[in-house]
Amino acid sequence: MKKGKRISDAVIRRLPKYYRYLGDLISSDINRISSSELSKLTGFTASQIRQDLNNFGGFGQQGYGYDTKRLHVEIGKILGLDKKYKVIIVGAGNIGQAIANYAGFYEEGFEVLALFDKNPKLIGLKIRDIEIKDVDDLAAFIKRNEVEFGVICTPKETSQDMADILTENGIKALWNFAPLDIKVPEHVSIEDVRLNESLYTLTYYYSRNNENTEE
Amino acid sequence: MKKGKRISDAVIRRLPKYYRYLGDLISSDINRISSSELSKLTGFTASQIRQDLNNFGGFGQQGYGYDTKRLHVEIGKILGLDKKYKVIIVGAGNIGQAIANYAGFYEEGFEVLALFDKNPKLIGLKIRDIEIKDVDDLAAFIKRNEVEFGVICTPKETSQDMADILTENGIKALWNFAPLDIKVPEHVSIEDVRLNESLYTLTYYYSRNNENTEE
DNA sequence: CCTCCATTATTAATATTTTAACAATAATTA
DNA sequence: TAATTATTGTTAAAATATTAATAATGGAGG
Repeated sequence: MKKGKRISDAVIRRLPKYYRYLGDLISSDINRISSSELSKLTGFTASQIRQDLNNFGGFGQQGYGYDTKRLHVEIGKILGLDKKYKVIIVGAGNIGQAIANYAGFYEEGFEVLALFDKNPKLIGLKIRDIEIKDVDDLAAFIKRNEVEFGVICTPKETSQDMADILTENGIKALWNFAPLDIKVPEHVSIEDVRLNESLYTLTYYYSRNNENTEE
Repeated sequence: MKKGKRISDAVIRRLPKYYRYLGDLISSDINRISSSELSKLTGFTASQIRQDLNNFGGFGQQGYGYDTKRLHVEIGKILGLDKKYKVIIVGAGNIGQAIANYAGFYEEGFEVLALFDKNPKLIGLKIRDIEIKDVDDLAAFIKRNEVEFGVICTPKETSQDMADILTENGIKALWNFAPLDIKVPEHVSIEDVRLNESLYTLTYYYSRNNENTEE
């Protein structure tokens, strides 16, 4: 990466889309793409794509374009997808189970070591060979296994407490599905999946599009 | 809303957070809040909050602040949450079931009429009294029930086809969980939930925070 | 091996978004 | 009821992000 320059969050959030389309292109045995072709696929402007990629150094070649395989690898590195992650999921309800079941998760190097729940009916069950354990064993398990990634799928009320246990025991990244703003120490990264906010955005646009046509 | 002025997507995506905190405040019997107090809660600046709200007309009062109940109602209206929506979910896998099970969905006026799947093992089962139906009956069901909202929880490969069936039969809003860019007619609203992109954003920030401290 | 072409990398211009400043005004207090 | 205070609504300034323009350069073709 070019030294010193801060990369904006907007740029980072476009990278996964490039990464996905590059994967698709590679699967189709296409090994070269220009920014304008990638623009057609992604919907971002060619100019923006070139600028985004240039934040991290020149991956393209003038007069030629970008090598899909190389660019895929490079963006993967930028996003940290060249590493393996040990993950635990807290809350083995629907969302927690869905995440545990999601195959793509494993393919990209995320290894779910365990799910945790407080419901005795769930404890002991297995999802895809992953055991649901008692939430009381959470702290010890994280320490023993040096887990670095946690997924919060608990109800709103208990999520902050769960997050505290996770971060106090060394977890450095939280993927939060609970609808609240979790407070974490400065060195911990957190990313929220806000399903409600996404849904309400949809209802807004839907309502606006259909303002005059409703019964 | 003030006439003519276009509201940016960024503004819209902040509204649900205001809405959530206002709900919390009302639950705590707090019926008045200033933009600076709301700033502390949400993390947005007071100035931004005032500007956001002013896009839709002045809901506050100088020297006083905002009435939490009124503002909650008004934002709800803007987001279209004052209406009921008939919803179907296509794909009754983990995510589809998780959405169907999510109680908050019903509280805000979303009524899930049915789930659809092509897996004979799932067809006929019920999630929360909602039947999983054969995907072959999709088109007829949408027309008969005048469904307006569709949730796509199918695998990447079939999602575009499912979306086509939905929009051809009158569905005007799609909430898409499949990791691809679905093409829809212009009058149809679509909102994507991109779990992969969210996760990769997290790995990016995590990696950057821990660049120098890894084994 | 030279020329031309395509396409990037980079700089400049534009547009958008955010933040700050302040004037207007309702509520509170004396 | 007048003065004071708090806080909005609104305008202006600053910061950021996007788009456009162009100079640089490697590759393909003759």
